Amino acid sequence: MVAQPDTYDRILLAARELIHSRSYADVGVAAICEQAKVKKGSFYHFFPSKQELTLAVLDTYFAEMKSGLLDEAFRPELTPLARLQRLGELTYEFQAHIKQMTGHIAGCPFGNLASELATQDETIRQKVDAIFGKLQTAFCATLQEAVARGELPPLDVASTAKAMIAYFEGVMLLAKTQNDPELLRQLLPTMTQICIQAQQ
Amino acid sequence: MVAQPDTYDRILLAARELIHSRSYADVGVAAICEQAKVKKGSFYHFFPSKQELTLAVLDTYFAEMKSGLLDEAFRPELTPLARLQRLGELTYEFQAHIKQMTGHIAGCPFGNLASELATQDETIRQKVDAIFGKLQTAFCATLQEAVARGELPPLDVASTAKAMIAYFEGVMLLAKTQNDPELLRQLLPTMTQICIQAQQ
DNA sequence: ATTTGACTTGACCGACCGGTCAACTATAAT
DNA sequence: ATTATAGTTGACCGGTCGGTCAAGTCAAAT
Repeated sequence: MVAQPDTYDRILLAARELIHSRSYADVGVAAICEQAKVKKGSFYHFFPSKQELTLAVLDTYFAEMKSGLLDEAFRPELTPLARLQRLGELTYEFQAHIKQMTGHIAGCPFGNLASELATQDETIRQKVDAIFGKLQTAFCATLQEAVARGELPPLDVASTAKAMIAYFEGVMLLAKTQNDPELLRQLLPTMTQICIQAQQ
Repeated sequence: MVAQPDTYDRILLAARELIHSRSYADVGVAAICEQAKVKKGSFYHFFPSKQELTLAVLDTYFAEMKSGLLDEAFRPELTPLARLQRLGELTYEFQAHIKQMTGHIAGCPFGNLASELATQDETIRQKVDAIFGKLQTAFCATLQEAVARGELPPLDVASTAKAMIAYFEGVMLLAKTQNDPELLRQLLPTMTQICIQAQQ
């Protein structure tokens, strides 16, 4: 049998798609193997457990989202606030595309896993927490620049970044609950209006 | 054997606590029965399925939250904006209490279920959607009053209510991800700052 | 030509899942 | 006293879960 060099990647991709569109608990190792066209024994050759696979999915999914979505939205020729608006538009397009394919809005893959597993799996909770931390760092830099350019008044950049991410996640959850991507178009632009004033 | 008149309620309460603090998939019927001190056969005498039980949990949990949290926060002697602030404080106290008992922030029981099941169980998705709709109605009334009193400028009350609920849900999710109730204290007060202007 | 080691295969494991069922008990109506 | 009914009990079902393993198949190194 030819050793398929991309077995590892096929498993990772199948797991990402299935877990994102369904849930961690609803997607079994057998289903992932089936979609990846891999036998269960091969799966456990590459990943010691379903949990370790999920951690790898989180890492690679965020890495690709960062180099895809985030770097595309946060292009330096856009003004800082325009970057945040662009992020909202790309998010709408992404979720609308998923709905077109699957019939359902999948929501944020990181928020979904945090919501499902944060109280049960401390390792995964910390991983998602770290991902939100990186996102906050990116938001912070953009907000800092917006303040420096006078696009925004002086504000508590770190807290405002947290608040914007919270709002973003909440809008995603509501859109998923209503299964309506238009909610993203309606609500995401308001994200840039949120700000928390600097202390004195 | 004495027919215990509260068997139904014990099942409902056990399911509420377990599902809220863990997840739908992680809590089996057996675990619910054990906590409720009920045998599985009795369980299925009262509920035809785990799904139907969950729908009942959603209904009763929201009903009690409305008569507890919501009516307590939305007392008419408070100004409209003060009511929203009070809701944030009560939410903090509730989640901090849960963390003290279980070691983990549980997040919003409705948002959790939506996140986990919206793409898999259309009935539950619609139920949570309806609950968010009722919440929106309550927010709308309060915002309407705030505008009438001049506490807020004229705004798109329905959209603003949606945005506030989204923000609220997002903050809950972030607090769960960080397992830190203080995030609620830090971010929830900003909820009342969100507003979406009325069209022209 | 042989050995090595990464990779694959399919059968298998015990545990648990949601759900069923016949038998049983207790209460209340007749 | 008999019957009807609501509730309880524990054994049981097929299916699926995450995970294991011995055996086999290659390509590359020796």
